[in-house]
Amino acid sequence: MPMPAEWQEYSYWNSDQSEPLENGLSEHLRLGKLALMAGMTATTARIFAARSTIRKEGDLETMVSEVVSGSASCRCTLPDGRTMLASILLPGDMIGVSSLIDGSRSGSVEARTQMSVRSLSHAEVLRLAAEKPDVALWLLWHQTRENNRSNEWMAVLSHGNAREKIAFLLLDLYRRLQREAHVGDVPVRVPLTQREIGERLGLTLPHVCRTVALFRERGIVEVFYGGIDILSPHALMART
Amino acid sequence: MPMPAEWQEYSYWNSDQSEPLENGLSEHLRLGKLALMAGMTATTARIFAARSTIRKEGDLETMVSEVVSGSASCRCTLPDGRTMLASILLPGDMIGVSSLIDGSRSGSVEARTQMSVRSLSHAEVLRLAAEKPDVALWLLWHQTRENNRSNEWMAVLSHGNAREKIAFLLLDLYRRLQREAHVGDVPVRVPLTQREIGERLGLTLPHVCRTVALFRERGIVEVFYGGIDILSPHALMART
DNA sequence: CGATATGTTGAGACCCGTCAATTAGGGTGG
DNA sequence: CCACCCTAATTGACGGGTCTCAACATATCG
Repeated sequence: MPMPAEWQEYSYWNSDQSEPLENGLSEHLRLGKLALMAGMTATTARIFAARSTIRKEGDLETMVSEVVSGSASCRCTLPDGRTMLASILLPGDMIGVSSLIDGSRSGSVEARTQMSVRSLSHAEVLRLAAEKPDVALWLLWHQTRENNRSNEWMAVLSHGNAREKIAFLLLDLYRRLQREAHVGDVPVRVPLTQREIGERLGLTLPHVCRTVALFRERGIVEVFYGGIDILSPHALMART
Repeated sequence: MPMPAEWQEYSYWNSDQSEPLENGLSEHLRLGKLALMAGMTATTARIFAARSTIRKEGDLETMVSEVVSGSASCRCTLPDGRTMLASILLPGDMIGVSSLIDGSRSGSVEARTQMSVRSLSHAEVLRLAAEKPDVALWLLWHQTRENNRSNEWMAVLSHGNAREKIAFLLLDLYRRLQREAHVGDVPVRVPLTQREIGERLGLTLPHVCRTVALFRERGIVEVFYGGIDILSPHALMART
């Protein structure tokens, strides 16, 4: 993958933090995830239509779910009434792990496309975790990984400019989408509206458009109606 | 606490998310924390001098620690070489929980004042967690709470201006400091340099100074050499 | 007292937000 | 198939928030 030497990469940001664990935990984590997934596949999957509401903001969550297919957006309203896009949920992502343990009420979850979701009630998950320590361990690992991702996001959101923020978001989606369906490597189509990108990053739509236009002029991305094609993820990783 | 009615509060941001758990988990959490703390008090506390390094960036953490007294700063270097202030550690805060479970290497930890720290090795914590499910549960709860705090931070960092960011940071420190020593309620002295505030929030020192000056002119805070006194936390919570 | 760190202030530039108008894509009903 | 509408994307002019560079004042420490 030839790259000009003067390009510095965002090695810290968007790093895949899954180092091999030398302490023998990985086998326990594998078993824990397996047990949790087994409990979920035992129940019938729920199907949500596009643009339907999966969870209303402020409602108490009673289930832990895994996204099987489709994508959803998690939003929460800010104190001044604006609404921000908290996260994009893709296949493999979990919903409701935080509320399982601390009863917190997070934002709303809305299906962006038709979705299939496997769930398990909080009570059932807690029973599983008490019965099999590996399940509790996997939940702990999951929350820890979320934490590490949050820390990277905070670094970008606090110290990055619009180019860096948008590049980080696109790379994040790029990696997560590629993990699922790694058929054609490039381009990967990120199904995000420029308005959504702005809502996620705290940027206005016109400025998102202008910044994306810079990437487009350099041949790094291609813009279409309702999404962005990533042509050169390596160029996105490079600064300047 | 009389307040002009037109003031809106940051009810979402900086909210204390510890809702009472109705599912009987709180007793397990209490026991889990107790067991972990018992293991820590059994070991002798470590003392660090002010400005000494507790953990170097990139080093592998081998212990889980709790801050007993003093304060520390956790920094990490950004891809462009700048260094950001990731968090301020106060008495009661934990160090090294994330690395326990995923082997991640986070930033450096440096004592800001003389510090006293109680620790337990990763191996010992894992043994405790395997033996007593309540300990694993408490760790899970701890990481979940960290996650919720991170999400609030991301909302402020992405969608807030300098006034909101600084107010949020000061309120965060105010609440955490008050929890420890709630002798004189006001003023609470936040021992943060304006340079540090900027490093934490991604703002430059001159702009931090100008923004803090606004708060000072309104009688909300008082600035002194090396820190800020918070005179009116309620005014900090109010928007505008 | 000197040295260093911190806080303060000003001028100018740049990044980004605001408001507005325009173009284009995609769905829906006739 | 076409007319229509709604959403998404684009672009320009302007203003404000923040950064940059700089100088200076002040506090603390040795």
